[in-house]
Formats: sequence, structure tokens, C-alpha cells
Amino acid sequence: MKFEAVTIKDIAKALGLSTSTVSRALRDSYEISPETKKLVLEYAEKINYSPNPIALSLKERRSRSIGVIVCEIANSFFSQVINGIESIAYNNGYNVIIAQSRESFDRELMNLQYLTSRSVDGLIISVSTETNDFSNFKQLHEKGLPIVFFDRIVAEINTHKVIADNYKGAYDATTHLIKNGYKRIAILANAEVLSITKERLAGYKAALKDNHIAANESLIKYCHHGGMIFSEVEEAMSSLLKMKQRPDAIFASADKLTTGCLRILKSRAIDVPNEIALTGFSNTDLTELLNPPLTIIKQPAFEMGEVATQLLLQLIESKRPVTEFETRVLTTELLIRDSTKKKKPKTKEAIH
Amino acid sequence: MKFEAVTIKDIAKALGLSTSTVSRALRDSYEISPETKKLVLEYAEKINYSPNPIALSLKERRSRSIGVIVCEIANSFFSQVINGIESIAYNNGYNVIIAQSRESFDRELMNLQYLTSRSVDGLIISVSTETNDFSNFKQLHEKGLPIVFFDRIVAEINTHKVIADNYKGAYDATTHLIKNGYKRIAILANAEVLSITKERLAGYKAALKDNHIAANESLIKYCHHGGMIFSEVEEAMSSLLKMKQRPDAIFASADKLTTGCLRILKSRAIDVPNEIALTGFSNTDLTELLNPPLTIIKQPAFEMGEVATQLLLQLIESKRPVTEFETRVLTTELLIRDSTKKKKPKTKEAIH
DNA sequence: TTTTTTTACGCAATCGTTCCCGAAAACATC
DNA sequence: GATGTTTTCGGGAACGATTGCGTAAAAAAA
Repeated sequence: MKFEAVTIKDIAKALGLSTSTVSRALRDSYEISPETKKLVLEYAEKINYSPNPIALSLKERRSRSIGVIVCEIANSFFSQVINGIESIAYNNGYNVIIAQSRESFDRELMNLQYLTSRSVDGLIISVSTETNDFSNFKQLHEKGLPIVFFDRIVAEINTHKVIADNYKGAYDATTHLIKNGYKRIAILANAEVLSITKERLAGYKAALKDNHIAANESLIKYCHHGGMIFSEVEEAMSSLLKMKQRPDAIFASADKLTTGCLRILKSRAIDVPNEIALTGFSNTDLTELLNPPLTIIKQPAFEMGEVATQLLLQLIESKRPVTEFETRVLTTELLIRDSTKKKKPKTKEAIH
Repeated sequence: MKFEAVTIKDIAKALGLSTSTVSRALRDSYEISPETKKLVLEYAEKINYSPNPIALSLKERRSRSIGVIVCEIANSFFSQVINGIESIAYNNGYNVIIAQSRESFDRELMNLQYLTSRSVDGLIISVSTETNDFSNFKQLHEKGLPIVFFDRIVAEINTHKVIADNYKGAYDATTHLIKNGYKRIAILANAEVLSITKERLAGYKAALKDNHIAANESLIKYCHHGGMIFSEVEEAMSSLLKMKQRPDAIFASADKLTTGCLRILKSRAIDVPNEIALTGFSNTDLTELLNPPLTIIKQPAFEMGEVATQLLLQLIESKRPVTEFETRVLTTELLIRDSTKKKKPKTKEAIH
């Protein structure tokens, strides 16, 4: 089954003109007489002509589309980023092609190949947790393909980057926990290689240090797929809960880790925050409706998408190779709710 | 800034062959000698050649990509459907281009034009709440573009469709409420024109009738953007809550309506389920962590995406025009949790 | 009237690929 | 040795659109 579109040739044949004349008439060229233009325009309108962008892409060697690779769109943070990306892209006449890596290096590579061979004009990427070989990105970047990294960036490649202030976000959240009386604060971290993990971990450690609490390596648990695989979170949590001295608070450093952690605490009937407090990075708009309402660090996701796209379009539309790159750091927001309520003195048993 | 790819011409020039020979060698044609093939293949590998799909699309008049239009990807139901779509599409060598209408007819039309002009081979669509003019879909369909509708389908166009059993889902949920002692059951409905609204409303009404409860039109409230605009939900809810005889249960017929409703009830400190019970369609995986855990009707979203894509690929790859179309109806699942707990007798005040 | 300029359009190349032809070797057959 | 067959490859058109260049006719200038 085929879907036949109207081409410039159909117009030319119907009107007894050449394709060049029709093309020029449609583009309102000065060398076409007003009468001919009118004729062509009216006929084109009548038969509902629209130029074939595939042919245009081939000719102009650009597709006016940008590729986006994220690990998962069923994740509030990323879907909000995508909304930001789309808003800027559409306003500039670009289409957005979205692909998911699902935290798999192979799928990321596959998408990368598809998108670049598909001739996207540029790429916006947050790398998967599995990715520790960046040679593919590097190659493309060196060949001149504009790339902007966001969220999970790669240090080795010198290009525009957009991130949230992960250090400060983690620092603030940890400080908030400490201020509210929590002392044994565990962290549920994403894959160790990720930039966001390093930054958030650093913020967490700095907050402990500034408050004279010794960092305890056994309170740091990594989940290599960022909470996408639930059993990983379960494992990390059960090893935390098995400790002789349980943590009294948990700081989860990714959206799915935060909600995954809550799921586990509830399934074990552990009272949050009275037994264990919980906070974490999250962008879902349901956190305040949870039981208990969650204290979260929220990233400016939509804005990150916007900024990343603006930077990418700058690269794409620049006449000469760009060599000066910047890293934009946007501020996070700490929303304080019940899951990190001030710790009650131990003697008095909590009544919920 | 431009990103130059290797073409078949480069290979031909370097090896002193013609482009046709190279092309045939790469496609393993019988008319090329093994030595030449080896030569070409090795050189192509060496310089990292990959065919330009834009040129292929132009030539073959197909792009091996399918377009998807949903109202919002930041919605669990739709992102799950998209995951289903992608899983089938990728396995069959198709790429997926996702577009969002954000419940706007104009954006939907824009996307429609973009995707079709971009020569997608087929389209998978759930229409926006604003859409009541289907002439654009109709035109494309008549021109021979394969289209599959899912979720919010359009009756007037005869093509493959995939839906959940909305009637039964609504019937079961309403019956469940009635069984648990609720009698004044309000419904928060999506835009009246949508197929899902009609089906769910019918299921709701049938359940009332079968249990000898008179339907009350003032308990039916429409939200024309399906909960995407929060103020609409607020309005609907406040008019329900202002009634002399308040409803004792609410059945929300869309994901955002369900969570939006809970948000409003909580902000007004209305006890769920003791003052008002709540259930609704939802596919977010956080509903069991909410306060209270929500009884929901869950659609087989991933499966819907899979089925829709299988049907679309059938259409695309069919040699002759298809005239027999089917509508697949998948079953929903009722997950019973605390938000619809058995109603307590009025005399005894609830202690939470 | 002749020459020059302008107007208005067509021809053909181009983008990267495939594929229908044709054609030159190499080989087999009588 | 002439003819037929097979193998192997190249030329060139096509897909849809744009665009530099060429040119006929009309208009303007001489």
C-alpha cells in the first residue's frame, strides 16, 4: 500500500510549465511573472501541495531535525526535559526525534547510529548508566556533528553541556536532613561512573563534613541502573536495613531511586520519617500526594531542555566551527515536606 | 558547520569502480565477482560507510519510520504505550517519531502535516480532546496512508483500532463502589466528544442501572482537557463539593483526572475514602504509594502499543489496499486498594 | 530599424542510491 | 574459427526539489 504525494512535477505538467518555473514560483522568485506565480500558487493550494522534505534534506544536506537520546521517557524528569526541547525546536522549525536507551549501552549505540545515519542535524543526549566507552560520541563529535549533553554529561568530550547544580542540590538536601536531627544518612546512588552520581555524592559528603559527621562508606549504595531495575534497589535497601545500626535517613539520588525506596520502606512497614526519613531527587508531580509527602530536590527540567536546545541550534546554525564551549549550571529547588520531618526524641514513641 | 558522511561515490572513486558496482557489491548482488565484493566490503568497512537513508527514502518512497501522535508523553499511560510501540517497531527495522498534541487541535494538525510530509510510512494516533473535525485524518486515510487509532479512536474512519475495554473497566469500577456501599457516585469525565468518554460513561451508567441506582446528571462533570488543565478539575470538583448532597464517591475517568481529584480532595482536607471514596483510570505506578493507596482501573498500555504497531505494520507491508479492518479490545484490570474501602456506617465516626 | 536590455522561462546538474540496460570480456560449443 | 552463453561490470535514468546558466521573446534604447 502506498501513499502518493503531490509533487512539483504534477503541477508543472498540469500547467504546462517546467519544474524549475514551478519551484521558483512557489519560492516567490523575482524572475517569475506575477501571473504565472498566481497560477502556480493557486493550483498548488488547490491540490494541496507540500514540498517533500526528504528530497529537500537530500539536496540541502540537512534535515531540520534534531535527535534526542534519553534513557527513558516514562520518567518525569526526562519527559519534562523533552517538553522543553520541543518548545524551542518547534519555534525554530526543527523537528525532534526521540529515542530511548533504557539504560543499555547497546540500545544507545543503536539509536546513535540510527539518528546520525538518519541525518539529524544535531544531538541532545543524556548518556545511559552502562556507558563508559565514549568513543562513538567522540568520533561523531570530531566529524563535526553538533552534540549537547545534559544531565548525565561526559567530561571527556568538549562541547556544550547543561546540568542542574547537583552538588548544591545534594548538599542542601543532606544539610536539611542534618538540621532536622538525622545523623546516619545513607545515600542511594546511581551508577558510579555517571557525572551526576559523582556530583551528588560530593555534595552529600561535603554536607556531612561541614557538619562534622564522618562519612561512612557502608552507607553508600550504588544502583547501576538508577532504579530502573527494581531488584537492584531492593538489594541495596535490604543491605542497609540489615545493618546493626540502621541509617535514620536515606537520600536517594535519582527519581526512580526515590520512589523505589519509598516503595520498599512501605512494603516493610517502616515508618517514614519516624523510623527512617527519606528525601531524594525527583521531578514527579505526585510526590506531595504520597504517604508521606516527600521532601524532594527538583531539577528545572523544562528549562534544561530549553537551554540545551538553544545551545544546540547555535552550534547547528553557526557558519564556522565552534571551539568555545560552555557548561550551563541551573539551580535546583528543595521542596520540604513530611518525609524529613524533624526527628523526634527517641523516648517518646511516634504515633502516626 | 557541517557533518560530511561517506558516500558510495567515495568508495567508487577510491577503488576505480562505478557507483552501480559498489552499490551491488554492498547489497551482495550475484552479478558481482567475489573479489570485487570483498574489495568493496573491506574498504566500506574501513572508511565506516553507511548508506544515507534520506537518499534511500527518496528512492524507495518509504522511510521505514512511523509517526506517533499522543497528547502528552509525560503521562504514564502514553509513555507505556510508546514503549510498546517502540519494541515492535525496532524489531521490524522501523524508527518511531513521537509528537505531542498537548490536547490542542492546532498542534495535532501541525504534527500531522509534519509527519506526513516527512514521509512516515504510517501513523499511530490517539486524538486530542479538542479534535472534533476529522477531515484531515480522513483525507490522509483516503489517500492511502496507513493509520491505526488507539485509545481515543474516531468512529467515522474505517481503519484498524486498538482500545481497552473502557465500558467494562468503568462498569467494574462503578460496581465495586456500589458493592462497597457507595450510592452517590459522581463521575469526572473527559471531553464529551471522545470515544473513551462515551464508553466509560456508558459503563458507569449501566452499572448504576443494574444496581437500581438512578443516574443523576448533576453528578456528571466534564473536563474538556482531560485534567491537563488543573483549573478545570478544580471547577468540576468545587461544583460537586458545593452540592447540598455531596457525592460519597468519585469515579475519575482519566489518569490526570484521578490524581488531580486526589490533589483537590487533600488540599480541602477531605478524608478519602471516609468522606469521599475515589477510584479512576490510571497507569502511573505510584498510585499504591499515595495517601490513601488508590483503587484504579489499569489499561494494558504496553500491549496496546504492541498491538497497534503490529496492525500498522500489516497495513504498511500489505501489497494491496486493505479494506477489512478490525478493532481490538483489550481487557482492563481493577486494582482494589484503600481509596474505596467499604463504607462505614454513618454513626461511628472514622478514626484514621 | 537595429541594437541592447530586460523579462520570463527551460535545460540540466545536483544530492545518494538503486536498477534497468547494454556491453565487454571469458568461456563453452559445434 | 564462428557463434552462443555466462559472468562481470559500467552508463545513465530515476526519486523530488533547487539553482546556475542559457536563451527566446518582448521591451526599451539607440
